[in-house]
Amino acid sequence: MRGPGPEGTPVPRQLLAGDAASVAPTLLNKVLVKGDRAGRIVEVEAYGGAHDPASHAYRGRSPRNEVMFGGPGLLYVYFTYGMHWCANVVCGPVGEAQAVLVRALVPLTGIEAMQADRPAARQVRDLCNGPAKLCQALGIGGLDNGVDLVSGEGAIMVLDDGVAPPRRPGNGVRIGISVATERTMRWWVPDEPCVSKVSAGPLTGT
DNA sequence: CTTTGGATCGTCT
DNA sequence: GACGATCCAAAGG
Repeated sequence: MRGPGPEGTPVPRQLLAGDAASVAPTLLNKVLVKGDRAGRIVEVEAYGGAHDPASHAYRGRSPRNEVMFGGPGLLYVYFTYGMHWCANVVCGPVGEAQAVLVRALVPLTGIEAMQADRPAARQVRDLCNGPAKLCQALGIGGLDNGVDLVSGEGAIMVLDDGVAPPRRPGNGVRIGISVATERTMRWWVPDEPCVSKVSAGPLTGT
């Protein structure tokens, strides 16, 4: 007996073995699940390890970014701004620290539980429309750092439920960084209300 | 509707 | 000691 979560199969680990910039748009419309809570991924950013000044791994290995080097399919969770958690899908070969930041979800299941954990969200569309918001909504935190997302056994998974990525995703610069700002490594599902507000800017119109 | 600034602490310099 | 892959409430138009 499965729980009330969506049907689907874990994303094959091999699909995550490429560079973050190649993998990121293919994760659009996949489903991130934790327990009974799930949402469809509609906005992502790629971080390119040692070759990307905006990556946490740019200056090499540290206790904080250790999981980024652990190979495709792991979950890298980090704490920032003194109060927020954010979640990444580690990709690339072992040792390269490629990672895809999950920036927004469309809530699918467990919406009541999400609302209980995010009283500040007044609309369902506000539950998961930001990288720290979705972690709060799904209950993802530091204890989840390093878990395997695609073994099919874990509490947190990335599933393919048969919905293909958009043929022509939105694409633009990353949010909240102060270096490497010229790289357009953010992708989103066009015309999707749950994409984070800051990124619903100029480039969405096409 | 938009803009602004406060919260808050782990991490690395 | 400074800053950050953010969020939210409050104030102003």
